[in-house]
Amino acid sequence: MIENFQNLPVINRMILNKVQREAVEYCNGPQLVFAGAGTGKTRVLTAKIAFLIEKGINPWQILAATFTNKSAGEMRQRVENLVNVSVDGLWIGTFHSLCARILRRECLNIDYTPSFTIYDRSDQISLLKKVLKNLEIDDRSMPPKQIHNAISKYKNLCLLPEDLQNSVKGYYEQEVLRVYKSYQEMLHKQQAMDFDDLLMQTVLIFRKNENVLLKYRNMFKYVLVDEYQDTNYTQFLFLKMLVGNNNKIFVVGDDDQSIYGWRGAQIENILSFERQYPDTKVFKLEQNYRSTKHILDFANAAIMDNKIRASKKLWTDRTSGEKVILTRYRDNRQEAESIAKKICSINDTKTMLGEIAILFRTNAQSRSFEEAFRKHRIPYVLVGGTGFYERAEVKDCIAYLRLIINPCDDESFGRIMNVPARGLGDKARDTLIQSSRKLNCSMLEALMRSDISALGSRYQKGFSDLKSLFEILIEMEKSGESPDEILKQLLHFSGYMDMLTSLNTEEASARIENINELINALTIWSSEGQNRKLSSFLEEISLVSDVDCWEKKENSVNLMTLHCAKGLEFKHIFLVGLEDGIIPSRQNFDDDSAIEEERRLFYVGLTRAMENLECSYVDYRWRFGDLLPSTQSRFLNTIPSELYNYIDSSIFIENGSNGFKPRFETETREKPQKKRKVFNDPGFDDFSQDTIEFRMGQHVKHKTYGRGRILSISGFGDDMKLTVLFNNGSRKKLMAKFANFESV
DNA sequence: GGCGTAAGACTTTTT
DNA sequence: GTCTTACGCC
Repeated sequence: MIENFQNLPVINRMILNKVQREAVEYCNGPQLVFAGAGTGKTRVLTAKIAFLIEKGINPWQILAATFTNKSAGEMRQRVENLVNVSVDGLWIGTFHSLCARILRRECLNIDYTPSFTIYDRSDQISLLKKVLKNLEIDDRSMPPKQIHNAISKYKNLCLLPEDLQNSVKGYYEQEVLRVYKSYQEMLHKQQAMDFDDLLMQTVLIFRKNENVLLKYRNMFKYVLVDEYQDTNYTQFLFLKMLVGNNNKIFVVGDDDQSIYGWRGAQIENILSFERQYPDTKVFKLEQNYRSTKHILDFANAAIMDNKIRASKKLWTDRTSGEKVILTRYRDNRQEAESIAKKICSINDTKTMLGEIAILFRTNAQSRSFEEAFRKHRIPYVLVGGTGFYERAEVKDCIAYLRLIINPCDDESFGRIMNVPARGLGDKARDTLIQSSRKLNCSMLEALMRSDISALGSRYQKGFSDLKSLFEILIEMEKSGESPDEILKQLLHFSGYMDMLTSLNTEEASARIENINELINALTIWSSEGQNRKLSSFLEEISLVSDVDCWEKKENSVNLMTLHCAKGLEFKHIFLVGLEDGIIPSRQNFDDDSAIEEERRLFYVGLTRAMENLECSYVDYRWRFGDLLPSTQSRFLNTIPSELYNYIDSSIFIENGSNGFKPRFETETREKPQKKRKVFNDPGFDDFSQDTIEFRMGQHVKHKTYGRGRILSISGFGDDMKLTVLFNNGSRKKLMAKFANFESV
């Protein structure tokens, strides 16, 4: 029986409704699938790929663009389970990783080495600062971040400096253009590409060299795109060129969930798809399998006010479920505190913590929830924030590794030249830059080629140490040494580890921990397949997104921004901070289309919920240390009041009688007893051991600094840091795990 | 040239 | 309230 089932065609093995099935089976031309939230979009996409493979198309003849690496990996797995053949060859990934893959093979066409470096945002900003300095432009009148935005916009429209020459008007734009031009030259000189280049340069190669384009156009028998509403113009061009007249294109998307306009995405791409690809067949998935009727009615009402949208309405045959709740709180601390308490009681009954998510507009909003959860000992996972690969010590290691692969990367060289300290400061740097200009090469190359004694007697030791370090490292890489071994050796020979160990501070220990974590990651990565090269590792980590790093834990509440939540679903959603100025963001007040995007963001948040949806806003919000008044979001005004239950919790005052305790009141010891019974997950036990001892305002005694009081707590688990005000007047930041307080 | 302190900016969202 | 940058002192 089971064997028979396995032999059935994919289309019969998957549970698909009528429209889904039609969309999978249709193969006569371009297809646009409007897939509303929770309508089984991933299922259709997966089935389609499996269906194509089953029809005889080789996995390597299929290109599928997804929004995150994580969903690409999951989809690959699901397809493999369906088709019983290896799908290793399948081209599935984000636009950025797919383009990087093409570029590694084809970039000689645009005078780039295949080992080019990919610059992340912080690399880009630091390069821009350098450009501004070179051009003697004041970075206060032209903030690097702003210029970065402008350049990114141009690249998302596939516009090079020379394309703009005749069209830019004002002084500011002229200056931006000057920076763009120089920035682009610097990137090329360093054999580096930024995120946007990955897309744009691929298109430029396709334009420049028809043979290359035809190679890929002929190779890919089918092109599939997920989240099509979030593609930008350059991605549109990429697809259009790749598909040509073959018309084998299948896109899935939902205009109501287009939330990346600020990043260059054009909602017009999906709305005008039928014009771009004549004879397109449109499929509309409108049956929602995710949410209860009450949630769906609320979400439908919320999005209705948008003008720019394709007509459609989600429906469900699920039960009504519980009504949506809208709660008003006094301030964001009370909001977090109350939600923490609610979560404790939800957890008592049936819902696991992992099925709960707190969604907010800005990263900064996570803080009050982290504090409340810590206080109530609720384990949580924060998605996003400062990522592992953005930490200074990790970036230092990455800079060394990048240089081994790409010696032209002056950005990375500048970062590590004097880390650890080798007595090579600004003067030494200038000397080396001059030498590199003379030799017309990069800084590292200049160092390797120069006679050290010519670089100034004062820096002789520093330069020669650095030179021999790289001689060793480059030799190791050439001889095929494993990436993790190279990293270990570089940490040893450079003296980086010694630098940290000799510091002997709590912070240094934490940094060593992070570096060990990086070594682990690299070791695991190397062992996962054959011929795993350092360069591939570097590429992978520069293209990971926040959600890629997120692992759903069964017993941890999820905290994330609305943008991160796209594509995910949770039983219980708390959508918080629904205030004018937050959702919609104050910075979008004067732009109607941006307001519509904010409303879509709101809609994305609402439609993540499967069973329970609780929205909330506050009367006062703490910003920059001040308590500022807030009002409810304009998006709530047009939703009929019968669609939700309104609860006003703002009247509660923080005192014992209402259940809201003052923040600094000394806690009694009875609490953990009760909670432990609820949270018996081993993951939580780890968590509670680390946090149980510390509270804000707690009095502590340190063996060197004496008595003091904890001012604030940040991070948790092994990363927890305590800011302590000691009675001798000094203020110290300590790693909780090393603080080693004595009993008071 | 390195290290510490103080003033300033900062919070929209991210591949 | 926190992180980054600039400047001044050793």
